[in-house]
Formats: sequence, C-alpha cells, structure tokens
Amino acid sequence: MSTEGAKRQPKYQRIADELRDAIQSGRYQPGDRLPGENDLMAGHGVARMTARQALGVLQSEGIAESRKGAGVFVRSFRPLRRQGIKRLAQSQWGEGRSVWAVDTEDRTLVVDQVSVTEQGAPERVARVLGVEQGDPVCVRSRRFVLDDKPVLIATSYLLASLVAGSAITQEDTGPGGIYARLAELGSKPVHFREEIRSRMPSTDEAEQLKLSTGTPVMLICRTAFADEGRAVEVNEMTLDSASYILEYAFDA
Amino acid sequence: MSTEGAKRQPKYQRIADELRDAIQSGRYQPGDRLPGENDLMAGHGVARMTARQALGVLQSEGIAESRKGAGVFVRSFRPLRRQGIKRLAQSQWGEGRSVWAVDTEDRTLVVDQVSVTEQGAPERVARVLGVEQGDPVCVRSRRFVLDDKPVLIATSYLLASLVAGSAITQEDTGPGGIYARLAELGSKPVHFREEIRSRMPSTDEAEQLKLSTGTPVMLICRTAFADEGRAVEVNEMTLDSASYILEYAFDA
DNA sequence: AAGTGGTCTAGACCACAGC
DNA sequence: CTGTGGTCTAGACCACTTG
Repeated sequence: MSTEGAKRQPKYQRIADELRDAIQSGRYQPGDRLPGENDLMAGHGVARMTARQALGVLQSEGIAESRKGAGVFVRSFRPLRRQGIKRLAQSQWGEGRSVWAVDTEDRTLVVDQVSVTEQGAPERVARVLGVEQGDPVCVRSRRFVLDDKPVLIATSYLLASLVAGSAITQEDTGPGGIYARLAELGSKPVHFREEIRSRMPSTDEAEQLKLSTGTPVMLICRTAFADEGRAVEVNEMTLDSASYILEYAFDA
Repeated sequence: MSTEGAKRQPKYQRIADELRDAIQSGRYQPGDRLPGENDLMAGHGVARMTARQALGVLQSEGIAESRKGAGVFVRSFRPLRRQGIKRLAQSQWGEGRSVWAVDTEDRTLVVDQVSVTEQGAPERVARVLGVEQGDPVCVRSRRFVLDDKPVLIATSYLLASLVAGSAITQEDTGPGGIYARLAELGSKPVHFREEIRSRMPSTDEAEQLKLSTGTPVMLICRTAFADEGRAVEVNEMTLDSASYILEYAFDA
C-alpha cells in the first residue's frame, strides 16, 4: 500500500472526497463535466458499481448532477431572494403591485398550472382556520416557473363562505391579488405567521419542481390574520431550496 | 405479467413505492423495522443490490434510516419551534433571560463545544461587517445538544475592536448574553436580518450534527444592526432540519 | 455509431447488533 | 452465533445524448 496510514474509509468515499476537493478548489467549475464511470474505473482500478457509488455521493450532496447519456456535471446555483416581511408590507399590495415582482431581478417568472376549486378542508388547515374538517374551502393552486425552471408550488386555502362571489374564486384575482380582495370583503390581513421547514422532496414534488437529486425543498406555511386574530388564509408553499434564499428583517 | 399496464418504472422504485405507501398508511409506525434486504429479495424475487436500492430510496427521502447490524427503521420526528422574531424581542434579553429558554419545551438543551477565538475575518463576513478581509474579529462557536441529539451549530463574528475587554470574549457572556453586553458597550442591537437557505450537509456537518442520511440542513445567517444601520454581529447557524420549525410572525 | 449513465444479476467478504 | 446492513467485484442489457 503506497499511501500508508489513513486508509480506513471505503474506496468510494476516497474517490468522492478527491472529486469534491477538486470541485471546491475550483479545478472543476460549475457546469463542467466530471470524470465518468469509465474514467474512474480506469483511473482508480475499481469496479463499475464502486465508481458509480462515488459519483452518487456527490449527487446526493447536491454538488453534482447526472444527465443521462451525457455525463455527471458540477451544479451551479443562482438563488432568488425572497423578502418575507417586506413583500407583505401593505404598500406592496395596497396599490395593485404584484407581490412577486420584487424578487425576480430581470429574469422571467411565469405562473403556471393555476387551478381554483372548492374542496373539503384538510384537518390541519381546518384547525388553523377555525372550522371543522371537511367544511368547504376555496383552494387556489399555482406553480411559478423561472426561466423554464419551476421554483415554487403554492396552495392557498380560504373559507368558501368568506370569498364566495369575489374575484378570489376566479383565476385572475385582479390588481393587488387575494389580499386586496380580502380587504374589500372586510377581512384585511393585518398580521402574518410564516412557518418554515425543510426536508427531502416526495417523488411528486421532485417531478413538479424538476429537482435534481440531492436537492431538498423548503416548506413555508403562511397564515394571514385579519382583525381579532381571525385566520383568513392558509398558504402552503413548496420551494426548490436551490432557487431560494429567504430573508426576514425586523426590529428588536 | 399479471399486472398489465403501468410497468414502466424500475423494480426498485416499485418496491420503494410499496414500502412508502405502507408507511404513510400507518402499517409501519415511526420506529418500526421495515422488511430487510433478505426479506425483499425473497418476497419480490430480486437481487440483493436491487432490494438495497429500494431501501436506499426511502433513506435518501429521509423517511427511513438504517442501523448497521440491526435493520432499516421508520424515522420519527419531533421538531422544535424556533420563534425568530419573538426570541429577539428586547424583553427577552433585556432582563437577563437566555434566548434559548423559550423553545425547549421541557426537553434538556445542553450547550457544547464552546470556543472563543480571535481570527481574521472571512471575506463574506468582512463585507457585511464593513471591514477588510482579514481584519481581527472575535469568533464565538458553540453547539446545542437536545436530549443527546446535536441540533444546532452556531458561529458568531464580532468586531474585535468593539468587544475587546468585555465579557463577550469570555466563554460565559453573563446574563442576557452577547446582546446585553453589546448594549452596555453602546452598540445595542435594534434591527436584525435573518437569511435562510437549505441544502444537503457536508460530511463534516453530518458528523457534527449526527445526521442520518436524507436529512438536509437549514442555514440561518443573522446580522444584528445597531443604530445607523451599523452591523455589529454576524451569526451563522447550521440546523438539523429534522429538529426545527422556524417561525416568523409580523404585522402587515 | 459510440459513449454515457440507469438498471439488474449473482456472487463475495466484512463489521456490527442482538440473542 | 446468526442475521443484519456496508462494501466490492465482474459481468449484462437498456435508453439516452452527442458527434
């Protein structure tokens, strides 16, 4: 054994480490192709499955991604900044601005797969809205696509009895969006709570967001409150974690 | 083929799907042992590596975790709630309360691996603090362990010239922590910004937080500002995503 | 057409957990 | 000790991308 000493880690880990170092030191740039399975087999004298396992490590770390028939490549990132408090300031939606305009920075954001239906409230939503499970709610779903890459899926739940007949039940909610309409209905949102979690995506989520392996999702559950602490909307969002930085700024 | 029609997915996916359904329908509860590699080989008539791949899917989704020599088990979760704005309200630290006391909910939280050193500022920190890269900063690191499970690693950076001689350079910062001391030094934090990202952990992070495979980390970078928008602290935190729900509540 | 990654098989030896 | 998952080999066929 030429390299005496530290040799207690498996071969595939040593290969993965070597590639990771090469990436972090800049020898491979974002978008570059890494040595393929055949290269690693030849270069390290190892079986196919072992070379494959090494590349699998980098993919599950989110550092590299494979493209069928082409190779394994170093991933590149260019996240959006989502300003959680500023975006919901009244000046944003009070005058008919789209809340989404603020963080796109000259890239094109398309809204996709819009659907508006009336359904029975799921248990967790019913609890927050203060109704019974199965009570009718208006469910608004939509997907946001940035430069052909889906980055966010959002589903809003609102009390059907509250929004019946308003533009909220239409695909186009009009200037200022849902919150401007709620204000007109006498349920102006004055307080918000956002809860954030992160986990690996389900198969469905990975498909809808076109996520490459090793990419977690961030989940934001926002509740909008009108006066008296009355919850008027629950919005569940699923974000591609590689596409977003969330920002919250506030005073002590 | 008995089940005609939809048979275009690989065997390992079908096996994984079947197990996932069984978990989500409650047939396997958190903590339960799943069928092992041998069971799947026998039950589905597949090779070892295929059964293994199926179990690997569930692990990389964070749904299951393997224990060497024992089996593969359904994971269980019990996250903390971290109230991002409330925790930094002045009433919390103004009277000597530990900011961490608010969210432990009767479980025991231990602070671990405390270190206080003086180093040259890394580039990204220097930029935020408004100094030159390499300028001396006080670096405070610590790890938080909840019921024997590490959940958070935090590293604070403060201008060395600002905090020299204060308790901030000691392991024990005294009642009210860093922010109370900064206030005494005439740099009371009045504004905060928190930036949140998520990604898969590095090997180091996975070790320090004892993460099981398929668990992302959440990164919080908090900047504390004194009067005139002067940045006085940068705090980089790495959280086990399975242990935390972040919460931000604010008015429109 | 050649090369790539994706799936799959049928073996092997090892370290570790639990009985 | 027996069974478990972790590593590793040496083949195979396939679908896809690219030149």
